[in-house]
Amino acid sequence: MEDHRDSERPRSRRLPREVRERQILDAAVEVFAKHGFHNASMDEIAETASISKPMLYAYLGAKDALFIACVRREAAKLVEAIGADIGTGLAPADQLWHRLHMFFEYVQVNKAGWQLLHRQGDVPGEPYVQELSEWRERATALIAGLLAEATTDQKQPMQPEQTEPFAAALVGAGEALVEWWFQHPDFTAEGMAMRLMNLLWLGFGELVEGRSWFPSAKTETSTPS
Amino acid sequence: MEDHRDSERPRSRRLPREVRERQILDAAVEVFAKHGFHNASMDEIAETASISKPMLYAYLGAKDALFIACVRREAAKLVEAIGADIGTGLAPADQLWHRLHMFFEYVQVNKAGWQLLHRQGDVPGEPYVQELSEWRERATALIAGLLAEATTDQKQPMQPEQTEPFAAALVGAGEALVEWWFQHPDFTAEGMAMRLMNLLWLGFGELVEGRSWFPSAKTETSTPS
DNA sequence: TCCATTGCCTACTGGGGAGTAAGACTACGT
DNA sequence: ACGTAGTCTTACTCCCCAGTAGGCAATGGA
Repeated sequence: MEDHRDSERPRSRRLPREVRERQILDAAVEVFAKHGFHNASMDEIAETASISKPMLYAYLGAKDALFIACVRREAAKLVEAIGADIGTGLAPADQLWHRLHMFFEYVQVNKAGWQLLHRQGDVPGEPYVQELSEWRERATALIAGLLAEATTDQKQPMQPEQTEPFAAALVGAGEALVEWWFQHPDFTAEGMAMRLMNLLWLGFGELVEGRSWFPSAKTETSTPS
Repeated sequence: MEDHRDSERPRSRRLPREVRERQILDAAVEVFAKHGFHNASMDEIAETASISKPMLYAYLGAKDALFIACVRREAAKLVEAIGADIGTGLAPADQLWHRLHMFFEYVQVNKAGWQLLHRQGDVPGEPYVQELSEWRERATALIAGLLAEATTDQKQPMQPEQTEPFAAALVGAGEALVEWWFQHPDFTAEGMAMRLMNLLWLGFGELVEGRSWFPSAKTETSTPS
């Protein structure tokens, strides 16, 4: 039997299924992140994964299924990163700080995965929107929990109607800050987390202590006509 | 819908170009908002506008161009709403409050237009992303200006490196809040504006006065094991 | 050595939807 | 009446790309 090894295999051939699947997912995440779901073509994903198209379908199924698989994997990584079990007994503020820090570090290390989760259109009717909104909900719930916990000692613990929108806003602010960060990369993850922490926690602290902003009396807010 | 009452108009026919163009834009905004750019079909837009496809192309051009025209129109409305000239001499805080209020009212009244501007994927390489990011930049700049103005009296006026990310975060928080609002419609625009104002302005006020949050010393941010 | 299993490929089909050709209908001026 | 300018339509073409049919090749057990 001639071992015709002219050179190293130009294309890694005949790998066990498990390895291939990881390769494919890596390639898919990359391509989906670069072009978005719609503009990403299965051909390009196949080529990036150094594999032929039928393999794609044999292993991960149709485009929707493949995308969902990507989202699940990346979302799991993200949620694990920001939801990891930290040493018990940390004050909510410190926990939030820690998790924000983890978040920005995750994004920095895993840029493609982040863009996959963030830059898709939120159009209802798509098969994958459910999957996409899930991580956001989980993150929001996590933060809402922290906010509620932070006020359990107070006379008036915050109700979900208070913490939920606050948490949602915080998540949105975080996403927007990441986008800004991409255009100003000269900051550390810690610095970004610090920014977000300052923007929100200070106001939160004030709120908890009963202070709140209100419009000055004369500039009326009623319908201006 | 097919009220064939054999009376005058089975279908509004032969309208002057100007009127048709508005009809088409209205239909396009609706359809793009509902399905997103990619899943919206020119056929559906044509049908919604009660017109045939070639008219679409004759009047507004290709799909990209049509979408951009929609974005321009809706973005102009939005920017005009939040950037409108208010009575002079208002304090920055009151201005911000006013504009946030206008913003939430705009979204409430003009839901389709808002979704058009917000729910598309931000994938680089698309012909329309430039157009889409523009309104965000304008809004951010507007707010950044307010923040800067609010601190001109202070010993240390805030620099763009401070105000910009803050403004970007605020815009992101606003977008996220709107999304939350859509799922909890039992709040007024004023209430939502109030929420956002409280979340951010209080923290901002604290920051300006030199207070800032910092992690408690001992709980280190290194590996938590 | 030969078969079976499983990884893997080239080369196709089919459909959806963007964009168009070519002509019909209406209104108005002369 | 008759042209002509501008509105409007039916009925296509064509391309891109998701998804597939059917066959080749390597490994491993007998």
